[in-house]
Amino acid sequence: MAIRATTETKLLDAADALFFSAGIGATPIDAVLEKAGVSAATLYRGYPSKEALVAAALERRQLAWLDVWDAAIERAASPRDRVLAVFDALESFRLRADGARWCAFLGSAAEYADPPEEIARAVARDTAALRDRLRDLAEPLVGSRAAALAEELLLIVSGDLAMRLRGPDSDTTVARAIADTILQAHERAGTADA
Amino acid sequence: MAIRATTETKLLDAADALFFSAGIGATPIDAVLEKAGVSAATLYRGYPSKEALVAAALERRQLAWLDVWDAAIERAASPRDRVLAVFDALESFRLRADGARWCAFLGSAAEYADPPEEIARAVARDTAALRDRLRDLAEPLVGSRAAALAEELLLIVSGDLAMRLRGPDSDTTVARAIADTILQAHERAGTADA
DNA sequence: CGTAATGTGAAACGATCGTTTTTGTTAGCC
DNA sequence: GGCTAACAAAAACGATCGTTTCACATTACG
Repeated sequence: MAIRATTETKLLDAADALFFSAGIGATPIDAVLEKAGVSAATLYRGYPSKEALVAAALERRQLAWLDVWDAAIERAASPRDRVLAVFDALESFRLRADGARWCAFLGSAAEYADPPEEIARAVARDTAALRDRLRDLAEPLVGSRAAALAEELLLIVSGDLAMRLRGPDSDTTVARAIADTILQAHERAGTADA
Repeated sequence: MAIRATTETKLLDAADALFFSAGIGATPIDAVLEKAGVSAATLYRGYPSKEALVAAALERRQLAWLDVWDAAIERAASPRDRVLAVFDALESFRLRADGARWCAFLGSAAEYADPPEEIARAVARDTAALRDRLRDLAEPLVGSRAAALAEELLLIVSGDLAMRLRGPDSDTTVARAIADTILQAHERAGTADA
């Protein structure tokens, strides 16, 4: 009454590649099935609906994203570079060449006027993870201003992702420049407090 | 062989309200027709397809947006406030309570994997208008750094819009704070050049 | 080895959608 | 006031999509 791990992987691979590059609504379930080499009967034994498959693909994608982010953080030398590592992770995650156009989570939120519970939770978890980790990374650097700085960085990250919709020629240099400037400002203001 | 101005207005009003709040793909053409009180035959005498109606609604919406932005610029006293007037315009435009969830142009770009020509052009025009006007407004303030500043402001504006997908409780205060900081930085750097 | 779970393949379902067509009615205009 | 362009109402079209079903093949495993 369940599904095999290997076929689940094939399904999630195909779902990830198609849903988050061509779009969820623009991708028929048959396209996922064909790319995965899985029959429809098997898919619907493992997942109750297309939306459930989307939610599962989102959850797996967030784990992958957090792994990439963790690796970028470990590569950073200073507390300051650990905050800025989010942009290294953005670039690494994009260069996996999986064809995703901008952001799977923001894209899912954009496609559903009021999303099914499972998808809404996945998007909310992505936002919460971004916010919380940015705050934790900012805390050693700017202390009590960490929450405010994290909120600004979250907007910058979202802006970098949204800019990918405006043209293909975009990297993280602009976002990095903004983040660098506001980091300096918060550092100055932080030491002025003491 | 054409369409009456009053019925075109009714169509565009309905299209704007439905496409940019519920989403284009999620809005059947019948919903637009019902809300507009217009028959299908009339719509397809004026527009060759649904996508053409979307493009027309986008074009009209950009004119409205530029008007709101112009008004906000005129309300500003200093060159600096004229740059920051984008965020006043963003808030004014949102408070028209037309139900738009985030951004009609980014939303349209997100819904189509490769958009029909007319829609792609409308989105590109929105981006170009934002970039060019921000640069023109920044020029009196930071001179040769105007293009770089405009690119950063464009990302911040896009980030503010994208943040509306992450939760309903968002205004322009965070975006304003970031913009204020990077404005100070560019102003300092600008005077240091001379 | 045999059996039960898991898989394929293909067909069919009901529903929805964009678009066209037809017939008749309304509203603008000289 | 009458002619004509614009419109409503409704039905029908072909296509597409998510999902289910059924008959049969395959894989894992005690």
